Amino acid sequence: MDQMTDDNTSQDSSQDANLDPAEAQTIADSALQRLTEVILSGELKPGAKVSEPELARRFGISRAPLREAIRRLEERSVLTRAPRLGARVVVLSPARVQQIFMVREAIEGMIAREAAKVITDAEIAHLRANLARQKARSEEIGFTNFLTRELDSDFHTYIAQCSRNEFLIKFLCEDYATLIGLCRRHLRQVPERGYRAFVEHGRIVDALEDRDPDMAELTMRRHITASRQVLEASVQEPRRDAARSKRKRAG
Amino acid sequence: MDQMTDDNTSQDSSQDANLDPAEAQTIADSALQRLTEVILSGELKPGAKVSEPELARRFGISRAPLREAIRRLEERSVLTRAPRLGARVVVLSPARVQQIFMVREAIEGMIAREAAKVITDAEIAHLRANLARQKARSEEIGFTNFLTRELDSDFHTYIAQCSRNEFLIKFLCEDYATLIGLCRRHLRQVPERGYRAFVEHGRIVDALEDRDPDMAELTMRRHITASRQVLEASVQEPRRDAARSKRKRAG
DNA sequence: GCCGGCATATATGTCGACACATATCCAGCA
DNA sequence: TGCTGGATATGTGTCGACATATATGCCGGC
Repeated sequence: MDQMTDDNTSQDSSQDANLDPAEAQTIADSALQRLTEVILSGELKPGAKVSEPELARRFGISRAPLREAIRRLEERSVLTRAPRLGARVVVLSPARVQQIFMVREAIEGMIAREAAKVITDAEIAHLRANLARQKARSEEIGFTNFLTRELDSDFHTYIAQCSRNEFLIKFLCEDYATLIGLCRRHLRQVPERGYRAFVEHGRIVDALEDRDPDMAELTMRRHITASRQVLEASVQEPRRDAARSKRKRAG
Repeated sequence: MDQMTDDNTSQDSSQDANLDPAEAQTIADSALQRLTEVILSGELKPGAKVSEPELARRFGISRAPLREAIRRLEERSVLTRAPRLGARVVVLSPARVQQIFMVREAIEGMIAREAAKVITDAEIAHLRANLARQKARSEEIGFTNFLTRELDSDFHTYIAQCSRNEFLIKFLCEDYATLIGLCRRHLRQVPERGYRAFVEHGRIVDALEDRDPDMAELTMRRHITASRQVLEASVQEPRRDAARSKRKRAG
């Protein structure tokens, strides 16, 4: 598992020094992936300090590439930084999550609009197949939209690709992807919304198939608004007994 | 041991070594401002290579903070990077400019919607005053919306602040600000649109004053769409002598 | 005369080190 | 006992330097 290519001359780390050379070629890119995973896995909790020496040692790299990764995540609003105080994982209050969903509504609404103009029949078929998988898996697990999340993410990401707008794609699939992932991890409630989300997805695909930009944007925005409202309702209530379990977050 | 306290931070004063300590406290932040200015001023043209040693020498700083600035602008889609080939200023084809305007339409539409919900009377008054200045200056210079650009930028930025959504604000005023500025510099046509833009601004403020989110979003989106369409029309026509000096392989 | 390979030169990616700011801790004092 | 001040320690910001990959120019071969 630890196959070291000997072009790494002075690596003294006993940890995973090679990071993940899957697609990223530079250590800084790998550090970005690793740091993202650490944050999304909940290991670095919101508000936790992102220590450069500690993470550098852990990753077996120098601080230089790690700093680049930190700066990137800071630019993506995943980390917050104060000039001499270091970086911390952003704290997503319910109000901020609502704000993020508003941004999503705006961007993904436009994505659906643009996608409706240029989407191909093959892409429609792909989305239909995704819908079928959503339905099948949902019926398996009872629509608890727990395992359907990856399919949901694929669904939204794929529609973004269909928009042919590189800036919309980059925004949803790169810039905001980590932040959205943080929202999902933060809030793992969203009760029985699986079936309704599935129905809404179907309506979005219908609008795309009709090549109806207005309807595509409308259905997408309502879909995201509905998720946001369910989220809002489920967040404002269980805050009563949150004080006792704030310590053990059950990652 | 005592490394002689090389407080030579000001080093050779031949260049502007201190950068701009106005608001930024770190050299990296100053480098970001300086680099942004260099790009927006057109000194570094689209497609031009962003050389780290050259800029570091010019700014009188090390490569480390300059790299952070470069990574930030790369994250904002102002620079494009290839792993071992360095960074270059993004090339904004007309199609890409159109795409950027679509993102603007989505984001600023949502900004207007949210602002209409929470805007105060004082902020309305501020926008009215801005409109008055737009009108006064436009009448001075004949609505050639050349000097009104800063007022236009202030107008949109101020409405973003009114939305109270920090992510929408950050997106428009920080992340995409440089890219939008690049669009403006790229395309200095936009003929007699000053008056119409002024009228559209007035309708946006009207909707905000009515606290009508739907109308606010609609007027804002139409405003940006109109700008985009004028841009599209004025781009596809001129530019006859642009592609001339490329043939050299004619054997 | 043109194309390909090799040596050189430059630039990027990465590393280690240092200066200063901030946080922490302990001692002294009201 | 609680607060303030200084000494220590840690961490960030910045710098210079090295290794390697890419680009460039020269020479030889076809």
